[in-house]
Amino acid sequence: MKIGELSLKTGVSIRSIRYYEEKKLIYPKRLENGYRVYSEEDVERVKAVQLFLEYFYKKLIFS
DNA sequence: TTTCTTACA
DNA sequence: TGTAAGCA
Repeated sequence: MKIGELSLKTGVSIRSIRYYEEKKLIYPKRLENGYRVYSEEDVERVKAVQLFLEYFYKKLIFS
């Protein structure tokens, strides 16, 4: 799937998805035209990042 | 239309 | 993180 789909599927902004790649949290493949292609594994990893952030911010606020 | 990269009040 | 610009 392309970035637009992943964004809708996870609720994470396109901007953030690209940032996660920069941080090496996901490794999407590239099409001939340069478009990023995400696998189900990438979907799970993006979701995992959300879970971590939720935990991180809550801990930050209530500790 | 959608995505890509780069840059910025 | 969002948005704008100029391409493909």
